[in-house]
Amino acid sequence: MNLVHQLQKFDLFAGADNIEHMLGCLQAKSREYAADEYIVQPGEIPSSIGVVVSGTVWMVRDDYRGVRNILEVYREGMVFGESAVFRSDMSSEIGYVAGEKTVVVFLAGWRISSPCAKVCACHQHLIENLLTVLANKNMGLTRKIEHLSCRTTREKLLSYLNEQANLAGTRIFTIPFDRQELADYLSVDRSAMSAELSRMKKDGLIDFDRSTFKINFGGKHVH
Amino acid sequence: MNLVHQLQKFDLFAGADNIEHMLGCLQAKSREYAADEYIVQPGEIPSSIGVVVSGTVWMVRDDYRGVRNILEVYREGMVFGESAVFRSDMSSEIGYVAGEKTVVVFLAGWRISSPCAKVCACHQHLIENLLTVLANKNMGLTRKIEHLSCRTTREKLLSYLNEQANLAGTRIFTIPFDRQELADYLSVDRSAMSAELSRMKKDGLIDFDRSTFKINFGGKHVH
DNA sequence: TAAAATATGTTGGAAATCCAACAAAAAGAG
DNA sequence: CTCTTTTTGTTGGATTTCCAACATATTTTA
Repeated sequence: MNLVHQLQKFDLFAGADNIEHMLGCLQAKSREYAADEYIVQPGEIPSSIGVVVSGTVWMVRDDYRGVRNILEVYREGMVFGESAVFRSDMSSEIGYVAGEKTVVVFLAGWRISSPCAKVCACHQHLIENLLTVLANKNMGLTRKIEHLSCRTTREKLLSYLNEQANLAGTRIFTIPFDRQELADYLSVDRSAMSAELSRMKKDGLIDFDRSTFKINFGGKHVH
Repeated sequence: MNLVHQLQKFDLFAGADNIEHMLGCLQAKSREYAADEYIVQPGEIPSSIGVVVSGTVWMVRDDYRGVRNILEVYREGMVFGESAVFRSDMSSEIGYVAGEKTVVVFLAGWRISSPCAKVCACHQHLIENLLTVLANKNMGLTRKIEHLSCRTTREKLLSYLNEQANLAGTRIFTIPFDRQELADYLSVDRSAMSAELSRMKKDGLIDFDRSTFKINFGGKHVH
């Protein structure tokens, strides 16, 4: 099974020696989604956590006016929906959408019900790994808050592009969004953002072609 | 020791039968901070995780202009700084500040170094609890992103106040911020926010006196 | 209590964003 | 290739935010 091969690469299964057995234990079910297809409908409370095997998953909240906000982006190896499993009071109409053709594995039996229950060792291992995954996710959310807390569109863009450059390790990189999606992610108007990008190019701050960018400003820290 | 008594109430130590022993194991060190005192300086990478015993801790990022952004708020029982322990590439100049007189316990030895090392059972327990704490924290960050992704100051305020009302369980509640701090939290200008609050009061949406608010709008979901 | 310091509210002009409508460029379909 | 659809860029006016300056109210200090 190719799935096992893919899962081995992920932090969540780091050090796991028998993934096939684990998948049985965890009642794993995988499914493929088309681009823009809902994985979890808004308001629906997932009963299992999802692992992105391939593709992209967006956590979205669609406004009452239909304005979409992309709250977070999950890529290969990332976990989503685990918060809702703990507590069911998700504040508002949050859903999960496939950003492109995407494969997801759902793990239902991962939570250890009683402290003294005898569970296979893999559970313990999984929980430790999940800790790492959650901490990383936390950092991603914090970074997004940093972007959104910038006051102007230009600052938001600089903050985001700097992050992407750091992730890529180069000053030339491709972002996983088209213009509309980037605007949804940064919570700004698309056309205004396009205009701002043009101005930034004119000012020599950045260069871009479609979704490929080149930044000409500072290294690690940009405010 | 009174500290043990306080820690027992926290999710992080749920089910722990010998907290004193754990504290030794974890090389726990507690310290008290005055209001506005730095707990972790901006850019400094904490080597241990912090647990808020009493008071309030803010994760802040101070702008190059001196504009403060309160990225997140941690209260009794919450954990902070754990992300940095996993990865050291904190993107920018983030610091932790005591919002009031605050007591923090630092846990250094909580991470299990090698998978097969024999560690006391409390470690396993702690890790499971930490998972719950992290998932909750995650949800808090997501909610803050929801507030920030609102386009207007009014919507930001409605989103925040609605959250606070839900947390309090009533439509009359006191928020843990003064005006400047609330503005820093929502990433808007203080005076403009004050003006907007006045308009909202005039429109009959809310009522307030200092930090005590009463909301007159919908229950669970507000956009 | 009086004075000082801090917090909150108000206002108007400058700057930035939003919004709608349209132009230009690129990608896809037949 | 041409036509259609989608994506990206541009522009101008309405709206909103920012910012600075000041008025009022509350709290703190002497």
